[in-house]
Amino acid sequence: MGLGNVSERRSQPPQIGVSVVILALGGDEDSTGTTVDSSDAATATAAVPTTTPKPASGGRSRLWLPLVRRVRQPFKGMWALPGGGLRADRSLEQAAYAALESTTDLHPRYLEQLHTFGDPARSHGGLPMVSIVYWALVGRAETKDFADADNVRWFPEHDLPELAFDHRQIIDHALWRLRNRIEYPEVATRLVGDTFTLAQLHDVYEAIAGEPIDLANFRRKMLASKQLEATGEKRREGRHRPAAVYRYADAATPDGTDGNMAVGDGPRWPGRAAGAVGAPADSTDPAEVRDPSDDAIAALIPSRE
Amino acid sequence: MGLGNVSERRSQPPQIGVSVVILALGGDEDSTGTTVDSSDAATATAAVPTTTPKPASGGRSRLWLPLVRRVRQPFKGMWALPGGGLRADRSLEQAAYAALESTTDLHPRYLEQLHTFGDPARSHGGLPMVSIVYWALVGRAETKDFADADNVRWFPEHDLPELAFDHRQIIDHALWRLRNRIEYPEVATRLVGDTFTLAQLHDVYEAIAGEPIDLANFRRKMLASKQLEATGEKRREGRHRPAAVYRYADAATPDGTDGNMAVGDGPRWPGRAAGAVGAPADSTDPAEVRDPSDDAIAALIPSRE
DNA sequence: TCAAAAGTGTTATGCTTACACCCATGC
DNA sequence: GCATGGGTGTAAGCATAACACTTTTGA
Repeated sequence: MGLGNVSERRSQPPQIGVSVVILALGGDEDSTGTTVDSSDAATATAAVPTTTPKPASGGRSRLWLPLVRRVRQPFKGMWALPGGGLRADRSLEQAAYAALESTTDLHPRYLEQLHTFGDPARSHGGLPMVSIVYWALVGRAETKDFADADNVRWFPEHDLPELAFDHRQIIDHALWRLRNRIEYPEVATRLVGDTFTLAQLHDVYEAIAGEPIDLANFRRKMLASKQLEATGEKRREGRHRPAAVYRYADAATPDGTDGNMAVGDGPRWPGRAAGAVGAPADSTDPAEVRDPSDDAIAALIPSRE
Repeated sequence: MGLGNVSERRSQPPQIGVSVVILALGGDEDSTGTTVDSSDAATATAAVPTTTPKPASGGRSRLWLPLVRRVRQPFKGMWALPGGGLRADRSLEQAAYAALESTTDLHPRYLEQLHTFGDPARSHGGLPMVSIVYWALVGRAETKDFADADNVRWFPEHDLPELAFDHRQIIDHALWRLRNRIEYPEVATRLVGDTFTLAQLHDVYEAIAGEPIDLANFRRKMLASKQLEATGEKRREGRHRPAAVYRYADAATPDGTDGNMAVGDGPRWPGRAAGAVGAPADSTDPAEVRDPSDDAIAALIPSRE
């Protein structure tokens, strides 16, 4: 990086990059077979799950995320979040999508901006760097394709290796955001799939919450919310009684636009994000707040509803 | 700006800017006649909510925010959010703070990153532009200093002029965020001041919620939350019975750091933000979630507390 | 003594929790 | 029939919403 000394570097405009925290549901053990082959355990703290067979009641799902190994300094050889540069003629979301695609081949089902990091200290002697971080969700089935990629590996959320830069904090941030967003159908759907049994959805919620959730109450609450819609089908998960299959009732937002940020299966750019000029196409968008039960102040407002 | 044609511009790296949505509590009176009457409001220099000496505990507080008039194309002459460029050797937060200072002289008491906007469409033919937007809170008293600034004017949140770029959406986004963050002491405190009567705090909550809140229940709920601490003082707001004065019980977060993002009265840079390398110094930081009652999924988790 | 705001009591209602129970199915 | 998970019932406890009520002050 022959860019001269520090003061010269400091005078440079910051570089802009986009990184993505990709999250998927996976088994607690080796379940999907896909997840992390222990073969290449050379570097990191045993990324192999297997540690815990499973907690108690049902909670066998875990969150997993793919990391890429850095091939250049700084932090060469360490694991890092997938990312890439920002092209001037692309939206941030497109850049996030592209960065993600180029590293993993996976198409996210959900994509939301998380935060922008830009402290000078992040650069570690390199160029000043601003990172716009997104988080993405992919379905568990999709995690399959990656068993062999050599410099991409999936890690369970609770057992990450040491990470380059400040990526560890970024991941923590993303997980926290996920836990506070799960109530939105857009989010949960992207983890379970378009249709699901209540037990499956329950499993997702437990995996994200990291705590057991009473199934009976969960069921009632979900159904009462009117967010679910029975498909009529039945699905046999185990070898016993089949369960009813649901989907989320179409998440049309009050203003008529549809469920916003959700990204389809292919590489397409949702209309709304690009529609209004630089509109805050973010799930923190006012339009998305359909159930303000998550808002403490709401509790103080009398005639709500 | 002599930068060649469109395709040349497109190949340029995007410029990075930081903008700030500044919010303060003010009176409801169309005080100062400031209230942007849509008739030629553009030039009327009247300004500032005149600080509305005291809506007392009347509960007619409103949110106000300062805008600056653009002096160059595009959108020359229109109102826009205060903002500025990003220097490579400054943190994003510092840049936000500086941008704010240079335009308004006000020191925010609270500063949080909101979102980063970067769609190519935002540039309106200019250079590609990435804007990192912060929102800030200032106390109502401080709004005084600005009566005469010619190209800075305060507008009530419910009566904004037409804005440059996508700034209107950005403001909406900020207001939404505020309404979802008010439950955090850090936020409310910055609007009321360090000490306050319950009526004053109630007033703030009502202003932000935009709806009436039963005072009796509000009082009980607040006191029950253990977040408040009586100072022992009494304060006479009107000409009648004085009310007890409270402050927020010290908001030390579990990890020992203090209330994070809150910015002091002077231009100082809080330790934590700069401390860890690029730590997500954002109030969406996990550490800040002390009352997860705002989380719908939390309701499903049994043994909480 | 009176108005106005501070502050307290009380009740109906609805939601959450915890857990017992019944139902449907494959073996 | 029986084990297993799907699915329902229900009572205790808690929090809220609404509003009536008492207390304290300055004028």
